[in-house]
Amino acid sequence: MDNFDFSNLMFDDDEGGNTGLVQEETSPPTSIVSSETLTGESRGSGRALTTLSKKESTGSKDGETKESGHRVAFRTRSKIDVMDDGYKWRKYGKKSVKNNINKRNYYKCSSEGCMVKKRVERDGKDAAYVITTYEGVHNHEIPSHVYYSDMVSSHDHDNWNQYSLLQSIHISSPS
DNA sequence: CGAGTTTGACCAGCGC
DNA sequence: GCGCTGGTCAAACTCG
Repeated sequence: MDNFDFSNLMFDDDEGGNTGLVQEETSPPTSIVSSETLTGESRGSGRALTTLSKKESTGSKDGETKESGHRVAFRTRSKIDVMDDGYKWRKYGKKSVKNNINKRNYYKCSSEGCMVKKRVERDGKDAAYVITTYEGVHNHEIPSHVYYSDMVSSHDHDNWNQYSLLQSIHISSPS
């Protein structure tokens, strides 16, 4: 189907490479606490992943973090906007953001009680790239796990890369 | 008919 | 204090 390329990561604090993208994606790194960094296995080329534990500012209590405290962002090269990661997402908003001619889409996990959110937007500088940001941790199994496994086996390995990455995100959750 | 999408409005945070 | 921007809500709409 489509080729995915996890070529760039978001939130790399002082990596000189792709900083421009990071800046426009979210608030400056200073407001974000980088909790852990994990890298993918040997699959995929140069794939790395950074997860973040961000202190939610909604509540005035500073030590308290909401259940959706983890945020993961990455950039993929894909022809499609929304990657099927096995979860069911329900779109709840669309906005045009600054420094990006493309719209940003907002999704929520449609599973009951799961507050995970996802933002999807095209890279304003290179529309071939899709920036996906996951916020929160799933508290349930992947609804379409069987289907997805079947899909992976019947398509090329790029999709498996995607699946593997999402698994990494899932594993990285503190539960 | 129910689930999901679209889209404008509303609200809160932040910088000036 | 005001305006800008990002994020969310909710009613209307579409599709299976």
